[in-house]
Amino acid sequence: MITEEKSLSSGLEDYLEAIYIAHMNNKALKGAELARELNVSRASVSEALAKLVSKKLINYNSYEAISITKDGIIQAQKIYSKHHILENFFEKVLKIDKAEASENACKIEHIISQNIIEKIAHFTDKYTKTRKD
Amino acid sequence: MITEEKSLSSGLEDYLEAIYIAHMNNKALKGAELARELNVSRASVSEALAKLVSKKLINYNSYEAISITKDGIIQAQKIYSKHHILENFFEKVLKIDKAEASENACKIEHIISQNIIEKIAHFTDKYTKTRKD
DNA sequence: AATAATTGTAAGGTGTACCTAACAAATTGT
DNA sequence: ACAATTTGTTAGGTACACCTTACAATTATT
Repeated sequence: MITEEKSLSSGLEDYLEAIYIAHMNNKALKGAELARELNVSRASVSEALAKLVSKKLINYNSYEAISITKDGIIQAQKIYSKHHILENFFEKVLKIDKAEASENACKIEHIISQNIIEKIAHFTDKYTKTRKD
Repeated sequence: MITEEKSLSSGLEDYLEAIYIAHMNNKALKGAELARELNVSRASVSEALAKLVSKKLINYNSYEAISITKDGIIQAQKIYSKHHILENFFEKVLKIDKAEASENACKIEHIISQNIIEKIAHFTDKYTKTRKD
């Protein structure tokens, strides 16, 4: 096997995404804080982090800040970019308010195909360049 | 309580949608056939049908064709219309092939908000009327 | 009608993702 | 430094949505 394909559940993708965002913001993130952000128990975070560690997407030792690996960043970027593209399309093209756009993007980002996402990105791009409203 | 709010899981929505489609096509549908269509076991169908019956969305007696109730039709139409709107948008606006459009619509239909769906429907409508390609 | 094929259900099991409660370990405040 | 707070893990549970196996009931075939 050349590349280990590690497809994540929606749930694990959410954890990874939050870790990635903290990483991008240079914000030290501990499990308890992650639990608060995602509205789950510390126990659930504990389990989820163990899975992400076993998939080598994060590094983590109790009581330290969670860190994301290179592989983790690659995975997270895919998800996060989908999120952005969807949110953008909802806001800019469909004129949906930020809250609803984000909320829907959060769910759809986990299941939409790469191909469609690329088309949406392209479409939004063209659309916002054509129109000024 | 005036209206019983019955929000279904993605899975139950899939069962109901398949039953609705059979109903629309005047096709008698039995559990075993539904299992084949949805690629699940007869046992899983049996459980799912029991849940839909308890929610009064279908009527069902062993060895008979499954029938959908008025409430079931209302629920199913909402899902099915979301499916159509998404599929249409993917095909007509984004030029995605039917298979991928349908596949993605099948997943997204369960989680996207009514508001966004309406905007997409309106957008696709305007878009296909403006352009001839 | 008897046999074969189909359809359905029940029981028991898996995996996932949550939870609470209790406890342990580390960090922080005074 | 030591008490209080925060953080983390473990154990045991729930709920869901699947599954297989085995058996029961119905329907179709000959």
